[in-house]
Amino acid sequence: MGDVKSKRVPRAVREQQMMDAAVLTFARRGYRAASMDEIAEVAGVSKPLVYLYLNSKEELFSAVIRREAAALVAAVRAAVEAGAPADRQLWSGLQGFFAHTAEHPDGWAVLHQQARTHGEPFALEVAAMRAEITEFVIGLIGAAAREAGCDENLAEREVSGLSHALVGAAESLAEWANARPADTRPSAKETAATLMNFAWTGLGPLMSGARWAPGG
Amino acid sequence: MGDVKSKRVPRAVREQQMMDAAVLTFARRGYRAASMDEIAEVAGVSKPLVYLYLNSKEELFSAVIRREAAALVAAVRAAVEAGAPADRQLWSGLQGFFAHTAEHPDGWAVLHQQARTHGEPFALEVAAMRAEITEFVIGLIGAAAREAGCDENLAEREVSGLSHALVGAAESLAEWANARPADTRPSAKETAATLMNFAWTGLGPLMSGARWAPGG
Amino acid sequence: MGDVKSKRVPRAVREQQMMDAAVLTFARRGYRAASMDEIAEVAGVSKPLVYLYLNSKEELFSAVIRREAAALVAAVRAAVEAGAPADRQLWSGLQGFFAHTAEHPDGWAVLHQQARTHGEPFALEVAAMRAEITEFVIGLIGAAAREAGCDENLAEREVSGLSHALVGAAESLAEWANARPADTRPSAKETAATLMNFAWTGLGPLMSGARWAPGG
Amino acid sequence: MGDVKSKRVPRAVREQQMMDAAVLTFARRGYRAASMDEIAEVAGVSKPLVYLYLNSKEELFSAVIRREAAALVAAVRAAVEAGAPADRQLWSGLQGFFAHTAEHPDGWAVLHQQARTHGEPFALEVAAMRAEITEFVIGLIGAAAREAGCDENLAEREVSGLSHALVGAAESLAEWANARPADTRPSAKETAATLMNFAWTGLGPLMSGARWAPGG
DNA sequence: AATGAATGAGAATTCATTCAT
DNA sequence: AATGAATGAATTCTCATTCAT
Repeated sequence: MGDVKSKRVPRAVREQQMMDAAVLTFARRGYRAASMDEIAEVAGVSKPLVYLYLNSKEELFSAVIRREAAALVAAVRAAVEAGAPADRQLWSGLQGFFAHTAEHPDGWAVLHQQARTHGEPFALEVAAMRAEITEFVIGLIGAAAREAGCDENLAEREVSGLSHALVGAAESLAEWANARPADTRPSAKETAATLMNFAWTGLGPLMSGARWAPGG
Repeated sequence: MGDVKSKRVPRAVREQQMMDAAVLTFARRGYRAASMDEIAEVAGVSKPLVYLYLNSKEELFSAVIRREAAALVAAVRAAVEAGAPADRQLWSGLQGFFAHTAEHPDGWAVLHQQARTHGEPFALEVAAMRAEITEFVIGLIGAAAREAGCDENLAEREVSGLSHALVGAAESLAEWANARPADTRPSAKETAATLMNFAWTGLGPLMSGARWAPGG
Repeated sequence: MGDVKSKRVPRAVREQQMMDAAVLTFARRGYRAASMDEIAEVAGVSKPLVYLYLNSKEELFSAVIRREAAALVAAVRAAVEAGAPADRQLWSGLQGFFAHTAEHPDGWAVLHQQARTHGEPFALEVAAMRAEITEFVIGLIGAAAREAGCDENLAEREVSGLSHALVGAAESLAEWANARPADTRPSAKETAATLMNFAWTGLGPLMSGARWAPGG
Repeated sequence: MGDVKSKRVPRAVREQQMMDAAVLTFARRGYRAASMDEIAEVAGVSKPLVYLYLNSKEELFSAVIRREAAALVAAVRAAVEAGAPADRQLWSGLQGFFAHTAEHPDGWAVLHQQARTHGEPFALEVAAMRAEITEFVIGLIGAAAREAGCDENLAEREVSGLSHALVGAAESLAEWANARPADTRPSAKETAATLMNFAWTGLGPLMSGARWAPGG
């Protein structure tokens, strides 16, 4: 990777190479432990060039986060079957999510583990992405409730909480799935199904006004 | 906190003070960015004393993780109503979980955000704690299924996936709740209820053999 | 020495400057007491540059030992009159030895005093050099014995012991000579003669089978 | 060693225990690398007690050097057969020297390797001891020359050089002998004989005015 | 478009040494 | 006679960053 001596590469290409190297290195070592030296070496260029193009470690990290977040959002968007019923949309979107995170584990690790743990500037970029996805889920749940003609049964804050729980569960499942050995790793479809069963099955009763209660 | 000049303190006490300072600092800055200098200063002692008692940054971090993990597990255990029906046990345990993470946000941040992102030795300690809790949840779901007389409908791997999703959702909710401004922050009881509604409501149908399926 | 501000020097040159500074400093202070700070300052560069080129204090010390040992061995080799009779070869080699140690007292101090006292890795490098020289002396004594047609009178182990004694005497004399004030310091030729008188004169009788015996 | 809990030991005894520990530790680690912590632990006492009795690391090292040097000189003195002929005196003294250094390798290592390499204050103590022994040898050679009635053939400076060479050879042999595996290690008597053969055999001709000469 | 040479600032860790009892 | 508690001052090593070409 980057071992082939290819000098005089156009800037746009070099930048992507550097960001590839950065994703790999940040995922492997963590933000602080990743050194610009290693990133430059993995990218197959000299350190000053990294600075020339990406200015600083912080900006490089930001650029990486933005690129990876955009790619993830795009993958989810592309996967969603527009016009389908709400549950079907969620299901297809989840498949896209699990497929993308499985194919880009380093990018996912940077977003999920590194970006959120290293200070406001980065956490905010991820929060923005998360908000975008959460909004989408909230919209779907609302639509489903309207489809079922019972949206008055779900308070807005409740929906927000549920969506966060669902996104959290999805992230946790993605991590769990990626962490397994390849031979027992569930496919994106299977993981999505697990989550749909967990999440959607309960939504029907909820929308009908049913609530769990201590009832001891 | 620790501002009062108190010299010649017995070792056991000093060690706890140092670990308090470490939790605070690791949560604020992250593992790598937290300096032993700052930890010592926050603890109100000199750096050599920190090394004398806790040996190294790595061991200090490990000790902190172990202490916080043990405290969290103990809090959950203490909250669970032993002997109650499965749903009730889960509900009380979740309350304990959300209450503890709300009261010890720094400890929770160290466990949830720092420990898992900084290499095997630490991640394993957290994984052990997580496994303990997940086992507990798995047991509860199994018990519930047996109580309902329909445990044959839930495959073992499915239960494992569900439990992971549930634990992940809980962690995500804890983070979400802690991150809100104090005035709109839900109580532990409310957060637990949100999750119970989300998770438990769907379990009934699941145990009866119902599954969500694409064909909507 | 190195006081002239000369920036942007090629790596190979800088490395030699650093090693010069290291020889000086290790000789002055001893291995442990010499600080990388001081070495860098003496070399006229910043500390990071020393680490960039020489990696660590240990490697720097090793590099210094290897360089100085090689220089000493080369000086002795160059001084030996190849093809001459054994005593003549020893005499010329000793002159080379005393001349080199007198001209490079710091290098000699590092080899003789520091390298042997600071752990296996370094001691072994010096031991290798010593072995090389000792082998050479053993060869010469053997040759002399054969020239005199009486090599059966010198057991192999005895030769080994004698050679060690001779090398030790030479090392001790070098130190002794270097330690004197410049005006009373004997020349390399004189020191070599002293040792030849001491060592070689007795070898004749020894080779003829004569041995000193207690009985006076 | 020092493992037996024996509290309330009289000062004089404790001091010797500490110095024993110090000899061991200085020999093992070298002066700088030996820590007062380790010395105290080996001695089986607390650090403040070491300071109370021996004041500082430097003073402790000095005390150790003095004690070991005195012991060595005493051993040599005790071994010399007073009143015997010069060669016999040298022979018996050498036996004492090799026997003592073999029985006290740590003490010898501290004197020979550590004390001379760590700055003036310590080197001077050893130099004093060395001078004492060298003086003794010079006296013996002078006596032998007078016995043979030919002391005018040996210039004073030549004698000094010879004596240094001899002492150096002895030190080198002691180190060489101690470094061998126990089963091939020569006895003090054998080592002394090797050196006598090397050194004394040549002295006869020297005293008679014979000199080695290049004679190519 | 690209790099070899160089550094200021800080990080973890260790050590000789003292204080209060 | 003896020690648990504590620290000021180094020391080794790393890293993000820049300069000159």
